[in-house]
Amino acid sequence: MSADHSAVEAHVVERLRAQDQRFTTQRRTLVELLRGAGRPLSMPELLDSNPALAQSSVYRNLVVLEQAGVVLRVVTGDEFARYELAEDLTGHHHHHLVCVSCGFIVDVTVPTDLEERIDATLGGLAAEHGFSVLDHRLDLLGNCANCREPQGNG
Amino acid sequence: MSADHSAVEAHVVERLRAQDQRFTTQRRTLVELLRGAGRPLSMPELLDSNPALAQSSVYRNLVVLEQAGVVLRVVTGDEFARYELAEDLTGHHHHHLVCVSCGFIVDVTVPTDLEERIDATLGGLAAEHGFSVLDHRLDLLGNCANCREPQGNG
DNA sequence: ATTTATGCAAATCGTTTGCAAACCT
DNA sequence: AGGTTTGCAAACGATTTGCATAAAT
Repeated sequence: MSADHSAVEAHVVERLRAQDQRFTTQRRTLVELLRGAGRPLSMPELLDSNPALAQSSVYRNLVVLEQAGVVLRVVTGDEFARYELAEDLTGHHHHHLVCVSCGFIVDVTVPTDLEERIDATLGGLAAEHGFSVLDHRLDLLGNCANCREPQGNG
Repeated sequence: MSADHSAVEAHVVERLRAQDQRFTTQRRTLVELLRGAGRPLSMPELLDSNPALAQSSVYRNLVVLEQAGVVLRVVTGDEFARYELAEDLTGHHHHHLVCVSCGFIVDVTVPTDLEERIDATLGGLAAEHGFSVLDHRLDLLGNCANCREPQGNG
């Protein structure tokens, strides 16, 4: 199903090369962490996963990876941004269930025909407003199992 | 069509009251600016619209308005957040065309049956993952007419 | 009068950047 | 060697907060 280790890395190397960027040890580490997680990870999550990582270098490398089209930055309104592998690398177009309390994100997929309808509908609206389309984003906002307290917030 | 001045304000007063908050002059100004704009506005846009507004007070009042359910904060990944009136105040469920270059946002609506399918589909997925649903978010990412350069980036 | 909102300036905190040492080719 | 990446510490900038004044009830 999901693209395996070497298939992903081959594409990563290619995209970095296209930008005259190297596939360094730390960049490989980041790609592996993101591939293994299967959901968007925040900076603290990345740093905790590997204490050898220096924060500033991680930020810098995520910018490089994002510009190369390897990584997508996901902003939810939560305190920090989250990062995931680009969809066309994982071959896995998906959407997000976003927890508005803690920022936790789960990846989900929706039926192809729904995707197509969304694309068609938004594509038409975009044209009307002079927008050129790059992508769509469909998220569900709610509370994850952990944050689903009986009611009021503590 | 869109809720008029006094209809909106009546609800705003009500919601602020419910939180033991006053409908002060500045809060009224903010609500009017957002209602008039018909699209999410950023902090600089709000401050420019009315030079009498002090930045810190605007931030504070937007928090109050957000907690009262009057205003929704929209985060796009752009440098600053944007704010709009809550949908149930304007009676106007909508989605966004987001310009990834400059952060500009246009409100759009999609057909009801598509909304319903999205809700049903995401609702099912949410249940599988233990999420409780609050809302969905459907955005189109692209470039607005202004940012649509012939091609490559500078 | 008393409580709440406002505005200025300082603090906060995720993120970015300068620079010298470590790394790769 | 020559250029790039790394890590530390300092800088940055949107947002938040402390505190004294102004406004509202």
